[in-house]
Amino acid sequence: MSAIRTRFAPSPTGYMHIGGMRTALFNWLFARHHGGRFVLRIDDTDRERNVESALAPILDAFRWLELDWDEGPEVGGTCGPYFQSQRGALYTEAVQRLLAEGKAYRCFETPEQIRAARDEAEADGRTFLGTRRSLEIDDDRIAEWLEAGQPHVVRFLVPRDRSVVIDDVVRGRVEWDGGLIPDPVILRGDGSPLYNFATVVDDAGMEISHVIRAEEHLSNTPVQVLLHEALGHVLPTFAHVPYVAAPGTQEKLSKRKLEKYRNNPQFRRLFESADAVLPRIGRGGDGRPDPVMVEYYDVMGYLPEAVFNALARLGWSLDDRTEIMSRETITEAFTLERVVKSPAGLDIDKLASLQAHWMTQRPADERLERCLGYLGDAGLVEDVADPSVRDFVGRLVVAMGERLKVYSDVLEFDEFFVADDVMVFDERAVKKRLRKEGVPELLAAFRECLAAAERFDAGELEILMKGWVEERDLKIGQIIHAVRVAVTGKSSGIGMFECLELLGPESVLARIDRALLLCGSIGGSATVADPS
RNA sequence: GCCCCCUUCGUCUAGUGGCCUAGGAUGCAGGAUUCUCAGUCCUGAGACAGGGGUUCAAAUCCCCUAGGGGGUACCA
Repeated sequence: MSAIRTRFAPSPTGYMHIGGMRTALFNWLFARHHGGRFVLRIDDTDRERNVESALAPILDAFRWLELDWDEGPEVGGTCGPYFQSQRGALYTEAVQRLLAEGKAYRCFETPEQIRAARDEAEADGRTFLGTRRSLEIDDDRIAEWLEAGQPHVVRFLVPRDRSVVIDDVVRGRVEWDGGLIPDPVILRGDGSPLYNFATVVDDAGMEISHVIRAEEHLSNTPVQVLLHEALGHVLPTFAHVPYVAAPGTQEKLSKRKLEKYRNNPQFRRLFESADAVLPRIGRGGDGRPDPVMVEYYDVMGYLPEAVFNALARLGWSLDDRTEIMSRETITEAFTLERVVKSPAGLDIDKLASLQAHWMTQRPADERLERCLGYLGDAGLVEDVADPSVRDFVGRLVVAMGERLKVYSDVLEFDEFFVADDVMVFDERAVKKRLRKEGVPELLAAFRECLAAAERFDAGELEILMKGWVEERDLKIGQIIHAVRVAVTGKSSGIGMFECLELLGPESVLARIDRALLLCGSIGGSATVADPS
């Protein structure tokens, strides 16, 4: 039994598509599960410009998800080269063989002639198979034309008298009638190979045992099977996995429909967080990551283990109840038999819930480092190496607890990093919690209590406030919300006493004074929620 | 037009003829806890696309219809 070898063949497009990543993941999982090898082959035919810079983000995405490749760019291997642009000789050699054996032919018809014939067939309601007129040209004539540099393509001569059957691991038996397959062009006029042909030569040359790819390639399969047979290759096993669809739809997720996705209920939230975060960390301009790109999730502070888990669960399941799985669990359990047949919409809600879980598993020091990174990029802290900064952010991150879902969430707590006199009050919060009958008076009174506090730590302050409300026969809810809004400008957030401790007495008193001013000013809403 | 694939709660899925009055998760709604939010716990609503067969028995097998998708290139 031959070794398990799978491959993924990305085009250097400048970004890694999240759906493509899922297909790559399945290839990687299958190889790792069986102790086989995973090959990365770069499909860079017809785009020699800037392959390197267009490939980098793709390799970065693989590294981010920790999908290592055994052969391919950077690591090489025994079946190289791994860039299709460097495999020209292999393709021409294969074409020569087919030509010599009469399994392919030179076609001298012009694109215009072909199109005319196709239109005519369509008008008659016939299936267009091509004319094969070039087959009737005699050898001397062909030699003559070749000599004269007559433009032509090479077509594969499809055996029309048979059917093609594959036993697809995911879809089962699929059959096509060879009599309905037009002769495909395998070599362009300029001598470059077409995808369908290059894939066959490369899959065989790289000894790929299992071709695991998205289902949009299912219709290419009969031609590829025929080509493999014509070239005398051992057929790989095919597994056509469903493509990844836009959230809540069955439409293939496509970068071209990005603007439309802004109105997709699930996607909208991702776009909105991106709008809130990316400009602040200097990624809002050209090349801004969007949710179709793997890079989006990295840049926004998702965890690779969460994306890995979510992607694996898209079109695959372990059993009837397991959702949270480590990469080891998934690798151990992964089989193609448990891949579903129907397209699956990217499940943003599930990703969010998986992300929340995996975030709880990250150690405190990592959480601190990553949050510091965002705060630094956003200019909210000057020096991320400063010990006092690190101590402060460390305490904030602990106080955030499970409110920190993705690392960029820390930016929502900017009230802890801005000067007291520019902190923004949320208008609705002010209206609901501060500008209420009797509240300013209570706040003013409690301010004096705070001013007299000896120790400014959360525990002490809680005792202080509880004692204070008890004396006055109040409930804690009557004052605590007002204080929260006064010192943070917001109606929700981390524990209120932690807020006070983190800010310290000076800021707390200054902010309460500002809030009191705000309450006193009639129609003072103009000074509220006016960021600048 | 032709070829191929797909169709279970809003979503991701379990289900390979009886264990299905269809299970889990997520989302949603209600409740409990709490200073808010988040979290946690409890409760609830929520699906076999439609129609014919086959069978004692069908979400599961067959046929038809409908819907969705992919392909039909000197794209990948």
